[in-house]
Amino acid sequence: MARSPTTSDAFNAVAEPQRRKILSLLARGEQSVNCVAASLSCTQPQVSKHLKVLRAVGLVSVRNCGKQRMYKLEGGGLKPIHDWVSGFERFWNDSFDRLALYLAEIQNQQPPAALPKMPPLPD
Amino acid sequence: MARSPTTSDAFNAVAEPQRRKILSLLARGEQSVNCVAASLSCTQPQVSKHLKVLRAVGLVSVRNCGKQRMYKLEGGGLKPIHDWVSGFERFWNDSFDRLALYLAEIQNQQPPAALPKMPPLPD
DNA sequence: TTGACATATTCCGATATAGGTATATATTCC
DNA sequence: GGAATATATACCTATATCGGAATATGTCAA
Repeated sequence: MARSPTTSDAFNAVAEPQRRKILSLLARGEQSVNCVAASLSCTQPQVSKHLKVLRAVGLVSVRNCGKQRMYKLEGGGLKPIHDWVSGFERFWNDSFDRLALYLAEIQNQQPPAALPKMPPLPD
Repeated sequence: MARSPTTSDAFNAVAEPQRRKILSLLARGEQSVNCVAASLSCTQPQVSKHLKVLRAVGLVSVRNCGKQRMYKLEGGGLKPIHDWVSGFERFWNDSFDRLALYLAEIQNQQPPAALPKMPPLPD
C-alpha cells in the first residue's frame, strides 16, 4: 500500500507547504488562480492542482466570476486538526504544570474534597 | 519532484493516521514497541518504522530499558501545528463573529477611541 | 555459548505524489 | 466566428511512501 492520498483528509492536504501558503493567502479573502500563482511565484497549473486537492477535502470553495474562478477559504475544515492537536496542549503549555504545582501545594495543607478536573487525554 | 518525505516536519509525520494513534497512545505515558503494536493490533516492524519517523521529527524520544525500548511522547513538537492552525480559528469560532457584531453595535452609537485589536491573520 | 525475547532493518510491490510542459476547456470581447 | 484571456487537465519523470515477510541486531538468562 502507498501513502494516503493528499485528498483523503485535511491532515494530508495540509502537509504540503505550498498548500498551507495558499490557505494563508485565502484567509485574506477570495482570490483568483492567477492572483494566487503570482503571490506565490509558482506556475498556474501547480496552483490549480493544489486548489483541486484543497477543494477535495473541503478546505476551499469556488465561485465563477466571468472568466475567473474565485477561490474562498473554508476554514472550518481545519477544525479537526485543531481539535486533535489541542488534546496535546498540556505538553507544551506550562499552565498545566502550574496547575499540578497548585494541587501539590494545597494537598500539603488539606486535601480538596474534589480534585479539579484535568482536560481529557487525546484519543 | 515527489511528495515531501514524512520525516521533513511534524505536518507530514502526523498526516498518517496510524502515527496519530501512536502519539495519542504515548500521551498516556511511556510504552514499549510491542505494547504499542498490541494496542493498535498491527505488526511490530510497522510500529518500529512509524516510531522511526516520529523520532526523526522530534515527536517521540527513546530510552533503553533492558531489552525493551521505551518510547515517550515529546508533545512540544506538535506546537508548530497548533500555532499554524490557531491562526484560522476565526473561521469556525463564532466568538469572532460576536466581536464583529459588538463592534458594529457600539459604532452605531459612538466610535470608540481605539478599536479592539483582532487576532492577526495567519502567515 | 546457546537460546529466548525485543526491536530494527532490508527487500519487495503497488501506489501516489509534485513539478514541468503542452494542451484542452471556458468565457469574454470585437 | 475568431482572438484573447483564465483556468483545468493530460502526460511525463523522479521519488517516496506503506504494508508484508524475512532477516539482522541487541540484550538478558541459564
